[in-house]
Amino acid sequence: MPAFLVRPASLVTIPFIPLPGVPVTLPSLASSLSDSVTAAAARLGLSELAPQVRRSEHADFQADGVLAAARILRRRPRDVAAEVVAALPADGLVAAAEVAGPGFVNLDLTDRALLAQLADRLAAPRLGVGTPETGVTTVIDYSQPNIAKEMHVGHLRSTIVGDALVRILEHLGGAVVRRNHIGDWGTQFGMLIQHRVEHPEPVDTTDVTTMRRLAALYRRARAKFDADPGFADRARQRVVALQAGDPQTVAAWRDIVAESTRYFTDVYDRLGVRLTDADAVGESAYNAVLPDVAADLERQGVAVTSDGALCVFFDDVRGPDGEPTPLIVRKRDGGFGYAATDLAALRQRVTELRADRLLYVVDARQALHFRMVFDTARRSGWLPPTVPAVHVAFGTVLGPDGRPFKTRAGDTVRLVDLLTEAVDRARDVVAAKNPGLTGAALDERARQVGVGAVKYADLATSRTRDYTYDPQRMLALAGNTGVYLQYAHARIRSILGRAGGAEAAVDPTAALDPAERALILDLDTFADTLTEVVAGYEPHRLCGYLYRLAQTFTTFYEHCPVLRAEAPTRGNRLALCRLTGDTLRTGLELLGIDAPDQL
RNA sequence: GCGCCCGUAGCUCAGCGGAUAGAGCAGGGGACUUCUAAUCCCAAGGCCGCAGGUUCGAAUCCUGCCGGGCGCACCA
Repeated sequence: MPAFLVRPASLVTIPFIPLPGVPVTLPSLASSLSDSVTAAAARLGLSELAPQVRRSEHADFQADGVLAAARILRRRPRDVAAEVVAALPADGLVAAAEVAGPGFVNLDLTDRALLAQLADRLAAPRLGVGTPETGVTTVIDYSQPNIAKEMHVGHLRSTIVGDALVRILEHLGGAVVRRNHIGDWGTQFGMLIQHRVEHPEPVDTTDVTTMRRLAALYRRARAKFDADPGFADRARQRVVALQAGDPQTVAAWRDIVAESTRYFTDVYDRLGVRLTDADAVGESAYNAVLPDVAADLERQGVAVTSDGALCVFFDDVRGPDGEPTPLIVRKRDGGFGYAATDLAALRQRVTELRADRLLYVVDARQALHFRMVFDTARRSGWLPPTVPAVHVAFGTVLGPDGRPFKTRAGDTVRLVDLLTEAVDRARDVVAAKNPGLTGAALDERARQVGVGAVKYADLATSRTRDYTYDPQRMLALAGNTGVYLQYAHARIRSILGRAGGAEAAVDPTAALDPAERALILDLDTFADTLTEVVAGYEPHRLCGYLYRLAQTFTTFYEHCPVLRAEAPTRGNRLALCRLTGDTLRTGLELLGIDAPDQL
């Protein structure tokens, strides 16, 4: 069983001993408490009790599960809960434990335990976040733009969600292979190249304008293809020439691909996304192995010929007419479609890249396609049972009218335009709030804030649901936005800067303010949150966590002066600032959002 | 017809077996000689689409409806 499938079994209490250089997960207070309750249950012989410790409004934590256990034991829940409370180990962790309601166990921790945890987490490498992904190789497919087409807002989610997952998996010690499966092959290149041959144009130097012209060329070629049968014929011949490897045609195709790739790189740089040329493996890269993919499937009997096409059939996949709908590996005309390409890529990712896990960050509309591809790969043995393949689906972008966002020419919102507007708006706000900032420094800050806002807006909602493209929401700089987190972080850096040296010494004997308690409790769940994010490939949970943390910090900020406080409170509050600041910065980095020291 | 996703405050969304369902935005009222007011506080706002079922306990799990989006043979 791969390491990432093993759920941490917190049945045994293991003292946390950080080894130098070895990143270990610092057990959270919740997991320590869970151990305590389990120990109490064991002492009482209550094997039926599976405690679920979670945060509570009525106490620091509540332990659930007593009600279910009492039901099995046919005993009064409150009696069982009282016994558990009485049997809790006296380890200095729990300050107060009481039975509440029908049989809940409310648990309050001692200030000392909270402060000790704060000190441990500050001292631990990497904020106590371990590397559970060590030894696991993930191949993740995301972004997937098309050559000769501009990237629009529909590409944003795949690119940003994928980038965040890459960062998080790598942070947890995993090896991640990024694959940008670019659409660089197909019949549309025939008309594109033919049009260019018939109407040669000088190549511009700036990437974005080049791309804009290339996209316009695409539209003109398309129009001519539809209107002029003679041109359509020449375009079809051009496709044949391209596939046959005609040098002049291939050279033209390479030019178009190169222009587009430069443009993609430019967009990725603006976005601060870690995708490079090396990660771009276009569909054309698999051309040579497609015949073998087909032959292998056919030899194994997974694929059969139907209506002249090589098809894989599925018991439960049928069309509106009730007839089975196959995955078409090879078309009747002998050509290969994207199913063949995806299968070839999958096989290569497992066999050559040694993937332990395959992720595809792709629009939810491709769900059936991926089901068929994965099923085919399982049947053919290319995808072993030990390797999970997950379609990390996200909802469709809807237009301002609530209708699906159309990608018709002229109707798309260019990603570049969205980013430009975001940065422009951010520049206005930054300049107004911070008049001292000018020139390149202002531009950089505007970029960090503007792009951060767009990314956060896209990452913060759960990825499965459709979402409405709403520039006002994406570009907002107030409320639950990326800026709120950046602002909280900047305030913290400001305090730490004013404090000067390393005064963040924790004194565990001090008494805690409620706002300080709440902050320690929130800070403690960072590592657990990352585990949740990976379990469901859901970066929005990290957004939710960071927003909550920033809110809790702001409450602390309002109630608890740091620099004016006396020792030992001052040292403890500085420690809280430091840990909160580091957690916010690390969390934002994992989302791909910059956390400048000043706004 | 079958399949996938989604119905939670006026709007955009969290919460996905635990006690009285939470944010943000919009609208109403208030707080800047203070560690950054890009902030905070207060009030207001809800048959969690509907109906059954499972459970000590359901917005959360199951079934069936209703409503919306998407997909279902040679485009990707």
